[in-house]
Amino acid sequence: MAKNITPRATDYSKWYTDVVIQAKMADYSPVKGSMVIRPNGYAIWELIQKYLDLMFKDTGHVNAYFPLLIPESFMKKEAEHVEGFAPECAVVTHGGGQELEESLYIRPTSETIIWSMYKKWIMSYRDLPILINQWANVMRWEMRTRLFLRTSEFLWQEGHTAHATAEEAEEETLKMLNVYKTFAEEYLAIPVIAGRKSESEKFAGAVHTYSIEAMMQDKKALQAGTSHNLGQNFARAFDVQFQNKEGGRQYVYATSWGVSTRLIGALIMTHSDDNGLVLPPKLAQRPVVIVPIYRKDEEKTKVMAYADALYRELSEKHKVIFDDREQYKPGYKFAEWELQGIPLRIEIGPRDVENNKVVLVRRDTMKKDFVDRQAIAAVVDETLPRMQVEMLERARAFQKANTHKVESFDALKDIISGDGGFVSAHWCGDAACETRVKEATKATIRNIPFDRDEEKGACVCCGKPSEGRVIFSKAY
RNA sequence: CGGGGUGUGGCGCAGCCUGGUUAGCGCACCUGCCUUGGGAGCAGGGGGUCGGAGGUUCAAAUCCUCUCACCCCGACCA
Repeated sequence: MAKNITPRATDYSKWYTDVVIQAKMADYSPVKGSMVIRPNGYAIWELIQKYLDLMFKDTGHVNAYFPLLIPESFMKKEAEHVEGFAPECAVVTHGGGQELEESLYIRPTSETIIWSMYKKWIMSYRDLPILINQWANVMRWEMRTRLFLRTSEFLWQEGHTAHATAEEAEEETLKMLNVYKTFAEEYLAIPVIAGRKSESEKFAGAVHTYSIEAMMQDKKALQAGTSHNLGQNFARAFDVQFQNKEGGRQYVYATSWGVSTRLIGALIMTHSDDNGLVLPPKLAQRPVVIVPIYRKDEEKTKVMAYADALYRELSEKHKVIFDDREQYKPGYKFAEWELQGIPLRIEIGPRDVENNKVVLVRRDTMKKDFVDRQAIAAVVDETLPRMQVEMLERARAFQKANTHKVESFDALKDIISGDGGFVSAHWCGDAACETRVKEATKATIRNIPFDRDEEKGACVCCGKPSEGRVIFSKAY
């Protein structure tokens, strides 16, 4: 049906790229691995920023901005962090036509530069907590890149907090993961599984890493957000101590948490179809488009007047596109707006003017309805939030239908190498078992869900006792 | 880094094997007419010297050498 888009069934990966390019969300840049985020894609990011920023502020955080360049020595202060990030960093060695005394790393994440500053700012328990977030770009020299999902440079937000106690840091870590979960579900309409990462999958330098994991339409997992309890690792590395009430000195506890433009990829891969992008209404900067249809001039006059009146009426509450371009026929316009994921389309032709109706088409279901002219504003007001909810429900049903409880290694293998999906299975906690599964199936433990049933069992891999089930899946 | 592939108007491709006049096609673009309820049609038009360098030859998009770039599949990652 849609030209230029490979159907999902033919090649999912190609489909994804086609949607991104055709819907004009992003384009390849002259530099390998980096991309241009075009207005259609950036509009989504702006909405993500807007809503998340409010949620951060509501939980007591403030925004700040730290520099792009980090002295090489900073990057080397935290042992695990160096090991985790150094190989994938871009490094500036020259400036002003001269070789620099000390190389500067382009931030892959900002823990080090931020903690070097926190050292200056934190003296006493009265200075705590520090709850700072920053919206920024970061760079990681990835081997293989994919639009939005993994590019060398990407946009994200990173929260970096400092606390007096371990308990408070843990509470913050979980609180922010929950903010991400709420945001993913209520705004992106993406159901996620919140849980703790296994030791091998945790962030370089963290004590615990928590994540939210989403299922894409090809049944692979996508890590949609992470929140790390960094313990005192960075405080030790940067010697950040404070004086407590009792007069003693102790190291500060840290957290960091982030989501990136990858969420746009998640949004596409969760909801879109073979006709292009499907946006949940809350993520559509312009959720309604009006397409006028006419033949003769007299029809045009009537239709345009009718459509224009409706445009004005709806514009009081919504950002509406009035597609009055003369050079395209209606069919072309339908296809174009579908490709771009506009949630609601209103078609107005001579017949509608005659009958005092309009045609309303939902992007997610593609269902067409004739709606009375008088009722349309109310119907739009009511349909947008309903779409939002139904899209989440649909995605949740899909995730549920493709999550399988298994009791044996063979069953796990069958599912992962067969139909795919999430496998909920017992795991003893041993990294060796995790590795064995990965080597046999390429699936990894996505996380250990918070809401798993308290159920004893036997590890699918080694048979030793397990405290509960974890989620295995192939991931992006 | 391993494997595969591709570089020819803006995009997608043909031509290359078997060198030979003005390098062709589809889409897009411009003008006009005609159309408009699912990506219209007709006519006219603008735009490329074939990724780059070197070589062979009377003659190179085509053959040879070198080189650069990008894409896809794997190992690593938000």
